[in-house]
Amino acid sequence: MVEAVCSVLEQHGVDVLGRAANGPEAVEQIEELAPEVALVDLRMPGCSGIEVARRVARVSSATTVILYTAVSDRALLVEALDAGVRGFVLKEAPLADLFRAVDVVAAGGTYIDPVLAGLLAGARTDASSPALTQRERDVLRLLAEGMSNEEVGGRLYISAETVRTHLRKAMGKLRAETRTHAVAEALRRSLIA
Amino acid sequence: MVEAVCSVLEQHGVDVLGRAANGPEAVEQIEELAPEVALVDLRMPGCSGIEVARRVARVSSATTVILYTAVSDRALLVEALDAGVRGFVLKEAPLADLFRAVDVVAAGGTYIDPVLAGLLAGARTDASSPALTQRERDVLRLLAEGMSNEEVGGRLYISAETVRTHLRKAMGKLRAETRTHAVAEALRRSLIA
DNA sequence: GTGCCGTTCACCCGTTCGGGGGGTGTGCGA
DNA sequence: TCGCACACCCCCCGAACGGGTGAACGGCAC
Repeated sequence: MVEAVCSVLEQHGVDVLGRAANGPEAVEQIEELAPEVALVDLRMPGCSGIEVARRVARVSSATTVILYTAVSDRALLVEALDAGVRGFVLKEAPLADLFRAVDVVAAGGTYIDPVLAGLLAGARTDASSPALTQRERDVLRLLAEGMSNEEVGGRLYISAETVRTHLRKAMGKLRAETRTHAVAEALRRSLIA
Repeated sequence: MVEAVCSVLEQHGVDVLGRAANGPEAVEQIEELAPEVALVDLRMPGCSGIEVARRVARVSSATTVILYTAVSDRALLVEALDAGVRGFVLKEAPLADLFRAVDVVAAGGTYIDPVLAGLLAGARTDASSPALTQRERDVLRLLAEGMSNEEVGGRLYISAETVRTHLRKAMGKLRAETRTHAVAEALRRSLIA
């Protein structure tokens, strides 16, 4: 499997510097060879691809990690983005996508597989989270910045009383006891940033 | 400016179906022409590129939006991702990146400019997060669950006054104006879950 | 055109919070 | 042994919060 991918990549003009059978070995080789791009599997013996990415970020800033995996999970994707992964290719995707990803990442960009990209946006349609109105989100966002009702009202050109109304509605929807609870829930559910 | 980009794109084998001078006009044309990819400026008369993306997502699911902009702001990037934008290219980037983005997006992928990609990961990896004590984190975590000082104290077997002491220290470290701000910051920096 | 929803504003009341003091004791490293 | 950070406790006071209730307006759907 590994051999196959390497040979195909080399046929496409990519220099394959090294290959590893497990996580720690991968980190070791990446540190030693300092490649531009590292193709990493999500599931591998020793430690996960995300863990590899995290260590690579600390050790070799010249190297960018691409996850080449069969798994498509939004939480993992977000975690990997945080870990510094800049490419996501599904194993079921056409090989052309893999080459494209390597090109893009080598040039410093970020490539996300179409299917995973759909997940990123699709999460917004998550039915488990109640829909907040634009105004409610505005209020929560500004409260999260440390503003009082009065200050939020000033920013949104509405009265502090109206701010309280929006907040109370949001608290009801989020089943929150306090404003702090509401903001925390909104953040956890990515309803505000 | 618009003309220049169009002509360069056409020289590269991209069919340019239409062009628009402002937001509403862009939405109109996109709806009518149903292109695979729409190159949209973030700042334009009428409405922002993100607003265009949102409307396009509702109107023409066949079309994918690329933001071609001079602005690089993490919050905007996240908002745009939610709006369904699948490409981010900075105007200062080499033209090759624009072509790459168009290719990737046309194939269903997501392209994010190197600089912006750095923002995505960089925001979380900031070492500027102050270290909170165990107690301070306990207090913030329970406040995030909607508890009052009194309730937090009950849970932690300390008085409400002590809860306030820990909270005040945490607020100072996080430079937060309110308890809500402190909890929001702690969540964003992953100091609590 | 009747109803629902989002948005806007206002009043009340009791509770809680934020900011400022003060203090005790423990443990850890200089 | 002397700080220093941490955890813990207490006071005050003005401001803000939460909870309840009521009302008005525009837009959009049926």
